[in-house]
Amino acid sequence: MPTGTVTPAHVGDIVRLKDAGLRVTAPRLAVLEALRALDHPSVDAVTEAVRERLGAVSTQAVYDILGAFTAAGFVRRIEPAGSPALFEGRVDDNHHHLICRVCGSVADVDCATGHAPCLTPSERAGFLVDEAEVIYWGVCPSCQGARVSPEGGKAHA
Amino acid sequence: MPTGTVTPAHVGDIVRLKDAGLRVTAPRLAVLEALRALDHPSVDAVTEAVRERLGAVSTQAVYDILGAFTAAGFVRRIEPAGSPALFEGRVDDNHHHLICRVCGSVADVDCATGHAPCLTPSERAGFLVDEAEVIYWGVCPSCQGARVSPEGGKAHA
DNA sequence: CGCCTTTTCTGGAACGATTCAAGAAACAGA
DNA sequence: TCTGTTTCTTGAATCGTTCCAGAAAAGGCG
Repeated sequence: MPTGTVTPAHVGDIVRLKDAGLRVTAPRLAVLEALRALDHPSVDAVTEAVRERLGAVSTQAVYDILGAFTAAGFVRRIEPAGSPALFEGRVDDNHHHLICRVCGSVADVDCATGHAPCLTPSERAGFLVDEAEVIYWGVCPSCQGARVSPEGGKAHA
Repeated sequence: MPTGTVTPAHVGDIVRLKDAGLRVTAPRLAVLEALRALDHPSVDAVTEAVRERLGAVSTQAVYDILGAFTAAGFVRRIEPAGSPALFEGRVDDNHHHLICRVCGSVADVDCATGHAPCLTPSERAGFLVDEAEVIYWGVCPSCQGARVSPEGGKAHA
């Protein structure tokens, strides 16, 4: 492995970071890369991916980076009940999630009517609502076949 | 009022517990009482209320009781992002929640069309959906007046 | 190209919420 | 009342996340 040289790294990522006023660092590029490769990853999953690429990176750094990215609007953090926080790169498009009760896998669902019929609760009790978060709980295709066996056939690493 | 005599306690609660095959104990009755009195309480809030009534009760007992009640269908547990689990006594009626981003207060909202228009995601990706959980994030009446956003409302979501 | 300020990363402790485990106590049926 | 379970107590453990202080990079500037 060539020293200090960062692997491929999309030029777009660098621009993106700079535009957001964030410094360009190897860990950050690796996190962006990981977010592109993984599907709704947890901090842990991102950390693992980043380490595979760069070697040693502190857990804290990944938390910091994901925090900064969330603040910058690069990623969205979702926190399903009973699960650690998950991150997704798709922002700016109003979509919701389907979550499997058995294996925890997450799938995106575009908001049916684009305008979110849900966004307008019948009575809003005086609240100033700015977001409607919808989670559809169910069982994913692969877990349906395996019935309620806790082990099932999870193909996830 | 010292000796082992439990305070009032609704007869209905006792029946309810028995019907569910649960033993009738002071802590359990106190938790039922607390759930009736409090609005979307956390484990902590329930514990506090229970202790006010009975004196010493272990935190673990409250967790156990709430766990048993959840399993029995007496209560529903909701877990808003960034908040400890909250419990509510209203079950069997399909309603959602309005949560204040500032103070965390929770308000119930009946599902607009009774039958949850949300319950049917556009494409369900093969999932077997059994529940649609909707959380409307916003700012409650009292926090609006307080001082959150000097201007009207927050532009982007 | 080096200097300097600022941001970022490291390492380790601290924390809140929740769970696990083992034994003592209380409930309910015979 | 006796007995087998369920439930409660105590105390430690775990998980995910955050807080800290200091060391290490990044980038703008002469």
